[in-house]
Amino acid sequence: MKLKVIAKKDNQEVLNDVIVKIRDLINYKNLEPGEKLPSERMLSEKFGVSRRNVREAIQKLEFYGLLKSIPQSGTFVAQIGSVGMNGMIDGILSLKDPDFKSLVQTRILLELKAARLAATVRNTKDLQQIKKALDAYSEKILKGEDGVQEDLLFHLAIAQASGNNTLNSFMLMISPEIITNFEKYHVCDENYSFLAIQEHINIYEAIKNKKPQEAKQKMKDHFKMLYQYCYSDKDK
Amino acid sequence: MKLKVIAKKDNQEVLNDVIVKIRDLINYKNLEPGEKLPSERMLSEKFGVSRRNVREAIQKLEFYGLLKSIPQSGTFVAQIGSVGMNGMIDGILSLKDPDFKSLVQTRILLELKAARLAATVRNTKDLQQIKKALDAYSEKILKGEDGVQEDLLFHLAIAQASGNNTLNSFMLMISPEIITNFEKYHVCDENYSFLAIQEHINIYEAIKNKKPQEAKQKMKDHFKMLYQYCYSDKDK
DNA sequence: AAAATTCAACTTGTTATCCAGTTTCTTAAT
DNA sequence: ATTAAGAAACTGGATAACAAGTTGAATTTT
Repeated sequence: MKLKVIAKKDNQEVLNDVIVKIRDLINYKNLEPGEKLPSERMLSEKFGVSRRNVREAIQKLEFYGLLKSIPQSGTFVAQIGSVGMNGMIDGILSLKDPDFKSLVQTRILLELKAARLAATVRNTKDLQQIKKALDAYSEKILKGEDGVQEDLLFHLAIAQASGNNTLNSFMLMISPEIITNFEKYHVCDENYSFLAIQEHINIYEAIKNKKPQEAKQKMKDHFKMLYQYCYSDKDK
Repeated sequence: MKLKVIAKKDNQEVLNDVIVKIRDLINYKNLEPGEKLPSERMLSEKFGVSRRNVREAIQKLEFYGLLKSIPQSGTFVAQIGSVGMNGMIDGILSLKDPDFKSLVQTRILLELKAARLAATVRNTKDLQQIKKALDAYSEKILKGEDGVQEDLLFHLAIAQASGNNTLNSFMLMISPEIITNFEKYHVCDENYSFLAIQEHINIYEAIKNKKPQEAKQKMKDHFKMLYQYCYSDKDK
C-alpha cells in the first residue's frame, strides 16, 4: 500500500532544506557579517526540524567558512557579505558527487604542481619519505604483488614535500576515491606497474636534484598512460 | 594556582588521539578492508572517551574515505589496505591549517585550469552566470564601492562552468579564506579593482569565444598583480 | 537433516536532558 | 544619574536515554 510516500525525507534533503532556510533567514533579517543568528533551539523550532538537523547545517556552513559557532555564545555570520554568502550557498547546494574523470583531471593538475614545488623546496626528510615510498613500491611490484597503495603513498609523499598545505590536503581528500576506482577498473595491470617503477625513479631523481621543470615533466610522462587510459574507454 | 594543568585537553587533541587509537586498533587486530570495527560504545569504553568523541573521529575518517558507517549495522574499514590506511592517517594527522601563500598558490592553479576547461565545455547558462557576475562586479567598482564578493562570484561562476565537480568544490572550500584575507590585507585597492574590470572582460570574452588557451592566458594576466602582491611584502 | 522462521541481542542514528560558560537585564550602591 | 555588582536567562556543547533496524543463533517446521 505504501502509505509512507510522504514520509521520511532523505537526511541529505532535510540538511539542504535547513541550509536554504538559514540562507533565507539571513537575507530576510538582513544579517550582516558578525551578527548573531538565532539560537539553535529557536531555529529548530522555527524550521520544524530537530536541533540536530540545525547543528548539522550550521556545521556544514561552518566548514565552508560562512558561519562561525562560538561555545556558550552563539552562531555568527562570517565576514562575508550578503552577495558572497548567497552565491556560495548556491554553489554548495548544487555540488554533485565528483565523477572519476574530474577526479583524475584534478589529480593530475595537483600532482604536476606538487612535483614542481617539491623539487624546489623539499628538505632532506621529505626526500627520505619519498625514497622510502619509492622502494616499497618497487619491492611490491618486483614480487609480482599489487602496489596500488604504495603508489599512492609515493604521490602523497611528494605532495607533503611540496610544502603547500592546501594542495596536500586536497590530495588527501581525493586519494581514497582514486584508490577504489583504480582497483575497480584495474587501472594498474602488471605491465603498467613495472614501467611505472622507472617513472617513479625519474620523478624522484628530479626532485632530489632540485630540478622543478624536469620533475614536472617526469610526472607528466608518468600520468600520460593513466590519462590515456581514463579517457579511452573507462570514461563513462 | 592553576591546578587544571592536566585537565581539559583541547577537543582537537582528543579527536586526534582517538584517530590514532583507531588506527592502532586496526593494525593490532589486522583488520582488513571490509571488516567491521568494534561498536562505538565499545570503542568509547576501551579508549576512555565519550561516544561522541568516537563518532567524531569516525566521521572524520569517513570524510577521508577510510571508514564507512552503515546504520544499525556497524562501521567498516574501506577498501584500502593497511599500508594506504596508515600512510593516509599519518598525512591527515600532520595536516596544518593552510597559510595564505599556499592558498593563493593553489587558487591560481585551480583557476587557470578552470578557465581553460570553461572555455572548452561551457554551455549557454554557464556563460550567462559569468556575465551576470561580471556586470555586478563592474557596477560595484564603477560606483566606487568594494567588489570583493562580486569578484569572487565571477571566479566561482567560471569554476562551475568548468564542469569539473572536484575542482569546483575545491574552489568553494578556499573561497571564504580568500575573501577574509583579501579584506584583511586590503588586496583590492581602487586602482587594482578598476583595472580588474577589463581583465574580467578579457577572460569572459575568451570563454565566450571558446578559446581555452586565451582564457588561461587572460586569467594568468589577471592573477599577475595578485601574485606579485602576495609574494612581495604581505607574505609572512 | 535441512530449511525457514522467530526472537533476542547489538548496531548506529536520533531525541531529550544536563552542563559549563556567556550575556543581559535588574538592582542597589555611590 | 551612573556605575558596578549580581542573578537569571540563554547559548553551544557534552552526556545520557531512546528508537529503528540488522544480524545471527536458536527453534520450529517440513
